Amino acid sequence: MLTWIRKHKRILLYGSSLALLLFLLRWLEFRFLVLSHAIDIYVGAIALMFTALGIWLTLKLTRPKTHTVIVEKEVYLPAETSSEINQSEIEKLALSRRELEVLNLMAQGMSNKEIADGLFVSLNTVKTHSSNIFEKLDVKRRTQAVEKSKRLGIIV
Amino acid sequence: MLTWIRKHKRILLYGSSLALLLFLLRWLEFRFLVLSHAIDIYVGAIALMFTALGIWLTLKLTRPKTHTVIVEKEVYLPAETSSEINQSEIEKLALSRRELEVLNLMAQGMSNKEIADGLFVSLNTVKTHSSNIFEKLDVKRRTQAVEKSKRLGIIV
DNA sequence: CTAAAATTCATACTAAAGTATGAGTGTGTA
DNA sequence: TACACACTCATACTTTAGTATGAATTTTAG
Repeated sequence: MLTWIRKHKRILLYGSSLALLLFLLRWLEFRFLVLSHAIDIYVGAIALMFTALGIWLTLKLTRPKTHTVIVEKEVYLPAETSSEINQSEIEKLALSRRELEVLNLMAQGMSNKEIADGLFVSLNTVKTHSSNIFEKLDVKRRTQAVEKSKRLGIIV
Repeated sequence: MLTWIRKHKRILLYGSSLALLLFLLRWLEFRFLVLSHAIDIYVGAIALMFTALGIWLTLKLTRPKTHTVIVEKEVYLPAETSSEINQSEIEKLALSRRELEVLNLMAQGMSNKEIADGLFVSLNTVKTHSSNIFEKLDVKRRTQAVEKSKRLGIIV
């Protein structure tokens, strides 16, 4: 019994506080309403109590703002695949030679214009290759393409 | 005394708002009390208003409670590459905490819009951070930023 | 407390990236 | 030889990225 009380003392405390509050309200109502012009005090008390109630409610009931921390769990790739280029993955994705060239230059951080100049083709050609690469890799942007292809070991 | 006032000017502001509210209440009091037996409604309104006030005050004046959620994300690493983050390099480049966050999300291949949504800030803010990152890293594009920061060991 | 740094955001641009579609040209192979 | 396939390129368009500038707040550090 004593342990139960100790265990739930917080609940008991809140419960009895609420009861006390209600009792106080009742008392105040009778006490002040018999006096003329005491309504202000009564209302003031009400205001105070319910302000406190609002504060208490908010503190108790607001959900804590969740802060997501991404912990990076290191997963080491098998030693053979780490440094080598994954040829089978390239074939699986059906990436052509030219597309791989463009992909590698992309990974160096080059713009489409720079890639075009480097490969002596037009900007439009590079854009076409890029679009085909993104479709084959199932990504939306060049940054994703670089990230994914590095992860898959397609490029160094 | 003066310093106290300056220090708690916000509280004083809220205090005067409260005074204004009380004045309003006084007005309401006369409005309602001309009607007979309207006291209950009046008191109810008071209770509601001040509960709301309490909630508002608490939300305004307390720091948001944070609840940290740890999410594990698998990071594939080449076996031989050192997985440590080069802290001294970060300091040398004077990259702020937020800029590092943006940089990391960039490296995941996320668009500015996605980063903005992820960090609960506007697109313009992400663009500002991006520009600052590029300037500090002395690069022109996000792909270069990712490549260089990975090479320098700033990000994983 | 105060100054500096960091964070946020807006507006108004320009530049680059990406999409969709169609088409011409070689090239290796069935 | 025919034909799929890779490579090339154009036009026209939409979307995203990036720059420049100014400013309001908030945090941080001395």
